[in-house]
Amino acid sequence: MNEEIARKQLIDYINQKIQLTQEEQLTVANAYHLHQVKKKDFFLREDTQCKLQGFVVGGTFRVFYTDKKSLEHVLYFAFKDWWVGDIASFYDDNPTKLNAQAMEDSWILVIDREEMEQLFADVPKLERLFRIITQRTLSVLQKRFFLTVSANAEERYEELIKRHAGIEQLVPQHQIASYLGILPESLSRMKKQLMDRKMKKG
Amino acid sequence: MNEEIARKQLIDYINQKIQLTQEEQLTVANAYHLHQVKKKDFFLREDTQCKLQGFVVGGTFRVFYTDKKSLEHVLYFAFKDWWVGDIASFYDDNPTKLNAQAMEDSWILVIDREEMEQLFADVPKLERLFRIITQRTLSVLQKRFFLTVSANAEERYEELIKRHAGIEQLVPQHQIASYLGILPESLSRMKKQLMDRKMKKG
DNA sequence: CGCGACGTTGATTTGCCTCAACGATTGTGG
DNA sequence: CCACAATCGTTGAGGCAAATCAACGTCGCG
Repeated sequence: MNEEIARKQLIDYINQKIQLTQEEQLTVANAYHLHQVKKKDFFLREDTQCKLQGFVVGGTFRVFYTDKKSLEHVLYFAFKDWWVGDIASFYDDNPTKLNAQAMEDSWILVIDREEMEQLFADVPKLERLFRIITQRTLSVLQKRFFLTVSANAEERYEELIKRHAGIEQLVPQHQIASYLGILPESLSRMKKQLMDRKMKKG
Repeated sequence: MNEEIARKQLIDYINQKIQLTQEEQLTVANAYHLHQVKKKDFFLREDTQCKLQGFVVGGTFRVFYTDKKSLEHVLYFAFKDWWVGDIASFYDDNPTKLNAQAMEDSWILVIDREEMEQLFADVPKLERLFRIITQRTLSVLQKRFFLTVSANAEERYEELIKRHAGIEQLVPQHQIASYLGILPESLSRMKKQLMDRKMKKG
């Protein structure tokens, strides 16, 4: 992975959403810098300020929060072409509660707040892009919230599998449990039950 | 309540966030129209398209979702100076899953999608404003989500009371239960327990 | 090889739900 | 203006989904 290719990937992503001139594309590309994050290293750590917003070029991150019983709750898994960062901490200078840890050796394009503000000044169209991206993120989180309060663990599991086929091959089962908001033991039991029921049927 | 005063209230709200010229203020104000929503009437109804975004000028709305067991889950209560609407449905033309019902006779400034796009074209600064508002909303929902998955009903209740003092005087108890994600019976029992524990202490 | 990470299984507990009944308050139509 | 219904909150008995605590097998890796 090199910076040029990574920047091209970001521009391709942006071009799917809004129209940029050649010059604007260059300005955007140059604002971002490529970082490598080794497996198990953190891109974002709770109780520190989130100084960088990231665009995942390759690899996988798990974004999670640690509760007061030291249990980890996965908010989302970030793959290629996902954004990673804590907006509240990034713009408002307060420490984040989020962690983002690489699940494998990963590459990420980053930008700091000063560069971001400069970029918004240079390419005002981006305000619109990030408004729309944030709206999509909000809408996805709202759905997740409703699923969490109105469906049981089994229904949430089925929904995850349906919406994100193949995720079980990508992340270990105890982290899927963490995403679902249950303990690994409960997920293990649940899957056994599902298997048993499917055996009876089929 | 009249439209002129309502528009002034909106402009005051916006002026706290960004700088607008006199002319821009006028453009924004004129883009919004005042609606009255009578007690128990709906500003937004599930399975319809959300054609309007609203800014609450006076009164109160409960914004909720109905699950497949016909249970209602309150997402938030919208008071003066809150925004109401479903962004996903508003911009992407799909039916919403949200309801927004007036809890008392209420007034709301509304704008439809076409007017909104025209407004963004006329006053591009608003892209930034709404980006920032959406980011705040996202950050608040993220906190709520974490509280929901990592705290029990009692902790969620204490948090609500702390963060929104006086809410118990504003909305009936069974709707607070719905916000907390528990049944009215459970909240009633919980409050009794809390009272008993406080009696022993004090 | 040996250790740590991961998944499984069992026994027990618990927080909240479910169903049911009932009193108090609100509000509404005759 | 009252009577009756609807809404709201409370209380009780029993049930269930998932947590908790504990033990154990397997696999991959340093």
